[in-house]
Amino acid sequence: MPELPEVETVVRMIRPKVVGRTFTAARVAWKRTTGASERAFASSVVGARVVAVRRRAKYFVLDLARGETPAGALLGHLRMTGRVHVEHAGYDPGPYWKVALDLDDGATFHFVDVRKFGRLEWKRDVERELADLGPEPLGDGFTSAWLVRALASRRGALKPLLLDQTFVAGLGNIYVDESLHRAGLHPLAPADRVPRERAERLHSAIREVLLAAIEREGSSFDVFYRTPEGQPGGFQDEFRVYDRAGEPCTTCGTPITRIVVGQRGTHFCTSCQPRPRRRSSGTGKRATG
DNA sequence: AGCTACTCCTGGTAGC
DNA sequence: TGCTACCAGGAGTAGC
Repeated sequence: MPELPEVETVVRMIRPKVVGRTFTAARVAWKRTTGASERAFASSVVGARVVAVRRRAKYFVLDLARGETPAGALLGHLRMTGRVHVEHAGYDPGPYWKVALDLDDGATFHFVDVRKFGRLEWKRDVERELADLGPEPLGDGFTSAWLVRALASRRGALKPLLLDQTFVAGLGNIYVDESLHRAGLHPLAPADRVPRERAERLHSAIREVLLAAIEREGSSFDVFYRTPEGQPGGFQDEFRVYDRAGEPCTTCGTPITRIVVGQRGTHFCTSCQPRPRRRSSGTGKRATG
């Protein structure tokens, strides 16, 4: 699933091909992708120039202008199976293309998506759309001290919390599982029961996993994620738990366990990530009923 | 408010 | 071989 490292890879690869270019035509094959008819979508973007390409969480943003006047932005999300590439005129994007945007240098920006969950929408005020997102895990706001405090204020299980984009923005199923393993934390551990030292380890683990995955241009373990250059990522070779149920833990050899947490396949090592004891009720006394 | 369950989609796969 | 049933899952939303 495209998460932060995959979207970062997409942004870096398409940036030099689209910044400075002006859209000359737009075609929409699936209306839900754009959230607007082809006519409405085209009227928002045709004639606009791309002034920047950037990432926020798992979103990619193409900031637009008409002349020197800001003209909103294209806000994209790959969800599960979305892909983006910029190709020469006449390139066949295959049967699953959803949006095509012609550029003034003859190339075409394609948004391709087998399962149709992805989005590429024009927004007049893109910052408002992104306002509810939590801190960027590779940004200055995501400090060890912040994570220690943030975890202490939440009683829910770690895994669903780390997947919550309003808590921290950009992590998905793969990188949460990998981060929790590197930090030695059970996915069902209550957030407020994580000791400070473990929370600090989790902070480092998240950053290390994301940086390593960006270095490898993301993870490709099925037919879906490919970089805009058409290549698979390489981080799947460094998975320690994700998609490795039954295989030995790289740390201790214990077979990796798979459970379902919040409707998500969840992979962990029962030895390296022991489940904490149940929360006691009241103020430390044993529950009496 | 915080958490869980459901929904959107369809290619791939398991089972018969 | 061909059919059916089920699985994967990010994020928005409904509901408790």
